[in-house]
Order: sequence, then structure tokens, then C-alpha cells
Amino acid sequence: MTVTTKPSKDDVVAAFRRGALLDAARRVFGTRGFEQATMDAIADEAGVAKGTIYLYYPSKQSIHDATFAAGTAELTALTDARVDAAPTPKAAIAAFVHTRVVYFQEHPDYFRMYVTEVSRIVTDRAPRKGVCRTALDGHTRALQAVIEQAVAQGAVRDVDAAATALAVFDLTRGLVARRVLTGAKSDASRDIAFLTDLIWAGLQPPGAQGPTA
Amino acid sequence: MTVTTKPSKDDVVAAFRRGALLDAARRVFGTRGFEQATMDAIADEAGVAKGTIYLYYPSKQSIHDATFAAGTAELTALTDARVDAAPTPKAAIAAFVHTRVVYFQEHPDYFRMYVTEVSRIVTDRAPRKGVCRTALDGHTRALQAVIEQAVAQGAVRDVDAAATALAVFDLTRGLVARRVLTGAKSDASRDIAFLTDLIWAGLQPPGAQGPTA
DNA sequence: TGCTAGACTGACTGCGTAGTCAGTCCACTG
DNA sequence: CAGTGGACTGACTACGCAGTCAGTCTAGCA
Repeated sequence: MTVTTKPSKDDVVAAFRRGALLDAARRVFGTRGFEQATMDAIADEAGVAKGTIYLYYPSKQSIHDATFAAGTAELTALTDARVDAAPTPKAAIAAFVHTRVVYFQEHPDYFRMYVTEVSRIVTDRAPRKGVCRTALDGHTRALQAVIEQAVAQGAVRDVDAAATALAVFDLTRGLVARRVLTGAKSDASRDIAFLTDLIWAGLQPPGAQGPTA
Repeated sequence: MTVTTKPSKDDVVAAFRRGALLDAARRVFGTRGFEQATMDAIADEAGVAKGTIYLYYPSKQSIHDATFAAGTAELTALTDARVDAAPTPKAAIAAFVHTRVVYFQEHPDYFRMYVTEVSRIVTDRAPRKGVCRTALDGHTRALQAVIEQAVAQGAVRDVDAAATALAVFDLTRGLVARRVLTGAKSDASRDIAFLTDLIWAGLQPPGAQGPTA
């Protein structure tokens, strides 16, 4: 266990600076992508000199990773909480989709970073054991657990829970991408309900009535 | 109507060069991504001097777009043909998934370009009316038509055919990404069957037995 | 009030690359 | 066989950016 002392004024100031830098970095990386983003632009956005950034982060990659990891941690925690709080498996699926659609729409800069980083990982241009990749692990853990439970209880047919959770994840990702791309301002409820119904119907045992729950 | 003459030797040579350049470009862009790819590397890969590339393509962006458009046209044509040839709607869905999974696995360089470019489009960093974006239009047209027909014939419940086709598309994309990422060498049949069954079950009218066709 | 640590600055360096263009080479022609 | 068009070359230019570091400024202390 580490000894914890009350944070000094300097600590608070440093934390404040780091936060401001991360905010600026999120905007710049979100708008331009990693390659096109410049440290000068982040410094401008944060209202500090370029050198100052290097007092808090040793490289462009490191401030990018810190920014991405912060957003990802928040999103995963939020998703897990909503999924775990859902009263039924179907509600858990709906909660998963809903939480993520709303979060991404409300954080478009993080969404762009997310899409870009995932593409870098898929194409193997991000390091195999990088911070970003680690941050993404367990994205679907809570949802998968709910589905496993539903299978065990016979509430849905005997499917591969991991594969099903990933399917829901993929559908969500595609939906968000399309909504962001088309600048959809409409309520997402219809889209979310469509996906939830599609998946839920797909999980029913053959011959069963699809319950509304 | 344009007057068509027999291609001269120069035309053939030029076409050959363009093809060789596109091949080299696909490898380099696929390996490194747009930003990290260099014209020097493409020239090396093609075995010509850098200046030569500029005799055939006016810029880095243009050779990238040409490379991407070529692969995309091939994939879309192949997918449409297989979907249209399928005897039943369920077989059409399976054909869509199967064709794309196999194509991407056999063309990893194109797959990487594809993922990267789609991410650039989603994040709005690719031009709104660019070649790449145009090439991607109608990716799901054939599948959507099949689903529309199935809805009209009552073979599946009354769903939004466009949204359903996009859902199949998203599931396929996710599956391919995961297989490529994990270097899955195993037969994809199980994964494809899982997705096809999940969607097909999801499309059945409530209470109906899921037919195997 | 004078002194100091260290937070902050921004001009500068080094490097990498898109695109250029003057020159070379060669296939074909007369 | 000499002459010519144009395909091809690759050294070079112009530019942009990550990261550095010598210098400035200021809060806090003695």
C-alpha cells in the first residue's frame, strides 16, 4: 500500500494543467486525427506554449494515449454500470446500445479518436501491447456476463455469449458511425429499438413467442 | 458514344504500368497506412523511380484513391453476384457474409486500406464527395433488395430492409476485423453460420418456427 | 526587499517527404 | 545511321513538424 498524503497546491495545479491539456488534445486529435494533429495546435488550444506540454507528457504519442485512455475508461465504466443495473437481459442489451450511442453522440471528439484508434489497432499499426489496446479490453465484459446468465437461466437459446456480445457491440458501432456520419439529430430510440428487437428475436429459442420484456 | 479504337502498344504498356503501380501502392498503403506510406516506398516496390509515378498519377492522394476504388469495385461486384445467385434469402445473407469474409482474408492489404479509409470517412477527414466515398456507395444494395423481396413475400417479418442490410454489413465487418486481428486461420464457417443464424432467427415472425432454408 | 527554484516560453534544429524538373536513354522513323 | 519524341530518372527544393533548451518570469521564502 502506498502512503497517501493530502495533495499539495502544486499537485492540484499540475492536475489542473494535465486536465486542460487532455481537453485540448481531445479536441485536436478528434478533429484532425493522430497524424494531422500537431503539438503546436494542442498548445494553442490549451493556451500554453508547446514546451509546456512536454513538461507533462513526454511525447505526442503519450498525450494521445492518455487522452484516449481517459475517454475509454469513462465510457466502459458507464456502459458496465448501466448494463449491470438493467432489470432484464433484453433491457441490458438495450442499455448497452443506448449508453454507447448517447455517449458517442455527446462526445464526438472522443468518438473520432475511438474510430481512428480502433482502425489503427485492426490494421496492426498500433503497438500490440499499447495503452490504447489495453484500454479497450473488456469493453463487452458486462454484456457478455448478462448473456451468459440469460443462457444459463434458459431465457435465451444456447448461444456463444462472447460472440453474441461482440455482435451487439458491432451493431452499436455501425449505428453510431452512421448517425454521426449523417449528422442524425433525430432521437435514436427507433434505431436502438430496432437493433435490440433484432438481436432479442434472434436469441429466442425456435418456436418461442418473443416476450416484450 | 465515344469512338473506340484498338489499343495501341503504348496504351497496353501504359495500362501495364498503371497496374503494376496500383499493385505496389496496395501493398505499401496496406502495410503503412496513408500517412506513413511514402511515394519513395511505392516507387521502390514497383521498381521504378519516384518521378515515374507522377507520370501516371498526379498526387499521392490520387494513386491512393485509384488503388482503393479498384479493390472496392471488385469486392462489391463479387458480393452482389454471389448475393443475387443465392437461391433463398437466408442463403443470400450467408453469401454476403461469406464472400466478404473470404475476400478480406485473401486481400489483407486491401482490408487494411478499407478499414483505414472507412475510419477516415466516418471521422469526416475524407472529402465528402471523394472517390473513396463514392466507391463505397451501394455496398449493401443487392442484399437490401433481397431482404425487401423477402419482406414482400412474407418470408421474414416486416423489418426495415435497409437497416437490416446495414446490420448484416456491420456484423460482417466486425467479424472480419476480429479474425484478421487475431490472425484466425481456422475455417470461418462456424462464425459465418453463427451470424447468419442470429440474423435469420431475428427476422422470423414471432411464434414462427425458424426454417432451416 | 533581494534571492532562488522551477514553471513556462518559443525560436530553433534536425529530419523526413511530397512534388519538381533538367537531364538521360532508347525505340522508332526517315 | 542520324535524328527525335517522350518515357524515365533521381537529386533537389520547399515545407512542415516533433522535440529541445537557453532564457524569462514569478511565487514564495528568508
